[in-house]
Amino acid sequence: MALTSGRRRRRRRQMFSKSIASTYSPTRSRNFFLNLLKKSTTLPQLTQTHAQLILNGFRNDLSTITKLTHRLFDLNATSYARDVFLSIPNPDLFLFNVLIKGFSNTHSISLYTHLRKCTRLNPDNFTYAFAIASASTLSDEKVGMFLYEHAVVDGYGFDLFVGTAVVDFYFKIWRVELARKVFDKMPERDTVLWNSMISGLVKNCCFEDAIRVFRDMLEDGGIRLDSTSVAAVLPAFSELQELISGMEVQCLALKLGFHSHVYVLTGLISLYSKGGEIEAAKLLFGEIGRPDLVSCNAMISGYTSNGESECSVRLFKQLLGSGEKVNSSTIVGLIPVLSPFGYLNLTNCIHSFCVKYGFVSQSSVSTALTTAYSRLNEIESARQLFDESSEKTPASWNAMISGYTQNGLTEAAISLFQEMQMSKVGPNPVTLTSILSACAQLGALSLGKWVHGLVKSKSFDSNIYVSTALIDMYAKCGSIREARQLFDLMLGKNVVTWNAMISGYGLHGQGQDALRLFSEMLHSGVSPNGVTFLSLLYACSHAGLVKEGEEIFRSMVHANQFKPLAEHYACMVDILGRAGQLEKAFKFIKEMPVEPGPAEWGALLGACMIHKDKKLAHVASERLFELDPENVGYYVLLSNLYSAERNYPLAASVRQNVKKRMLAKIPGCTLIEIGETPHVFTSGDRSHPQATEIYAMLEKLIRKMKEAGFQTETDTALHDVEEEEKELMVNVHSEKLAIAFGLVVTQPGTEIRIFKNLRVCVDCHTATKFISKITERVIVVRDANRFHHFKDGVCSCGDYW
DNA sequence: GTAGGGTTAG
Repeated sequence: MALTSGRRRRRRRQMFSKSIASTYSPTRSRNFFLNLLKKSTTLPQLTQTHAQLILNGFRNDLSTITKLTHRLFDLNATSYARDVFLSIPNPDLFLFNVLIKGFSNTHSISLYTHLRKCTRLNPDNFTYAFAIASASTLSDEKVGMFLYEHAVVDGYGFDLFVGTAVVDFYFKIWRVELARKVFDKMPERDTVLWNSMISGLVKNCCFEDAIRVFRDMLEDGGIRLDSTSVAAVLPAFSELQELISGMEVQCLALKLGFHSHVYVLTGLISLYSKGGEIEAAKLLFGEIGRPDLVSCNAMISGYTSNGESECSVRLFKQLLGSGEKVNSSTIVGLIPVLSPFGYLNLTNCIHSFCVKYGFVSQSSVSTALTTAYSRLNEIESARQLFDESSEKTPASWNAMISGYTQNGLTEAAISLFQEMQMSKVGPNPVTLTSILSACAQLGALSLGKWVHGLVKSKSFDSNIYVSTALIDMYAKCGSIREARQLFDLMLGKNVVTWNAMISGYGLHGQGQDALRLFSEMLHSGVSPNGVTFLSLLYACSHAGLVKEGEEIFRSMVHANQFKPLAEHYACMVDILGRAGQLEKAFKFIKEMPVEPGPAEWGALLGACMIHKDKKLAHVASERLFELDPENVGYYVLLSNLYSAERNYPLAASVRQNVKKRMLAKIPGCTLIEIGETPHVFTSGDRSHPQATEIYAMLEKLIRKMKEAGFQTETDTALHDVEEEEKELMVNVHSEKLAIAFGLVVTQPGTEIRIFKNLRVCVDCHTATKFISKITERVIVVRDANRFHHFKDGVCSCGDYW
């Protein structure tokens, strides 16, 4: 579907005629073959023509051979083209250019080097433009930069072809500012250059800028817009959900006379379907006489994103039936249909289809399939595809890395990231976003900081995904102030950015800060979404802000017309329940307009645990066993509740039940980073090389704590062991071991940070308060739910977690 | 022109 604009075609003609006129005088028979080549549309035809021109003595005729090579590249017969080239004794610059353009990969770069080192030819603007374009497809930063330098030295720095290629290149390697600089410095700008600027900005998510450049282009009287310009800017409008402005552009396209151009219609289909106007998209699709592959792809993805998965699958099958080839976009557009509905069979089908027709060898297709599999939690299948893909692009690496982070396999993500760095492929903003998310999940502050340094050195800070992920990473790794500093410095914040900061405050128990930030958000004109409200409710729950939570819930429903989801109800139950208003929470559940699910009952059960309400706990757990029999957590809670009442037989029977169902409790463990080395402890762990010192330190601490009035809390800790023995077991919980270790190996006064995979238990919480006072240390604990900052015998959570 | 790989909540 390589339809090119008129401008490009004219340029190409210009290129051809110049060369032919300067080198040869045209003869009749040469023209005959040139014509024949033009008419040869299939590979067998082309092979035949090739044989004929050899028989007629044109074997080494440069203009015919060049045309032949050009056509071979058109038909994707690259190795054939290479063989033809190698058979020519003295290729000229023009033939070199055709090859450099045709390959558009590492071969192009080798050819360029060969041209400079082994021939007496001098590269021209076309050579540079094509070679730089190859560096773009390779995303090879170094090669592109040196090619550009060479072009500048040779006086082609301000050439339109070269300039456009460079702008494209910088956008491809995510250097928005450099692209802008080149664009601004160009003495002359044509439509193609403007269009590159617009589409590059769109690809780099600078949607406002893209629209601004489009408007500048409109105002520049000397420049003609074409359908590509309109098509390029439309995605910016759909991303910003500016349906109306997008429609204005449609009117403009109408006025300019290319409203029915298939490019524009395709862009509009995308605009409308992203705006939820699927019916309008369908109408436009109908207006295209014979839809091509790209417009079908747009429609497929339109159906997909509007939940019309059957239509999408139908159109896909039609496309296959019509004998039209599909490409990676087609598959990619289908992926969202495949995953949430668990279409594993269809995914496998499409996979074997791609294998059958050789599509899997295309890295974009295998990347798309990798994503599909990892969204279906089929991480092994994803990995297999990744391992089998011969050419690994940055996107293939990213698909696999993000597959791991999204499935919670953070260690695998990080180790693959390290592998990626050993390969030639460098990390880009997408990679770093995923890795930052892994750091956040893992609490790996030192790696996170290192990534931050990398982000700064590569000037990726302007990327909104990256900076949002950085904020989230700092918040989740305990550095809430650092997170806020970055947040304040950020220019274009979106909902996700605000949400990340708000939930960061929630995590640290700073409910009031979360609420203050929310009103700032409303002021800034960014509309809240479901996640915003959830983060706010969550912040209220962890700060004990009952009234505020109820207020947020009300405003969500009334002022913001937002329909609460199960999560919102559950959070509300949590707020009421934690605050001890159990009856009110129960009433809230019973009065819900939708059927309460495991989330709501689970929240109620958790609250019953805190406030030791046995009766209500039974009601909640009975419902939970019905709704979610596989979940171990509820059994553990219930068993702990019985233990707390010293009803050991019942507690044991619940645990028996768990065993019968082969459900296992996740073992608790605690991580502490010393320098850049992580140390992990489990309960009663003696495997650490410094175990003796650790246990000695712990013993000393417990003695001092007891002198200060500490009493071991064994209530919900274990089951029916003797009091004394219980105390011993609680004393060696993994968090206590990690803290003791931290005290052994760090200087007095150093802050201690630990990470626990489960929620911290009451006894450890109290103990940590004592330890912070006795040792005069700040101790930061991240548990499964939130942060606790211990200082001077007090915890920031206000004993509320 | 379509579509990729990415951030927030649970």
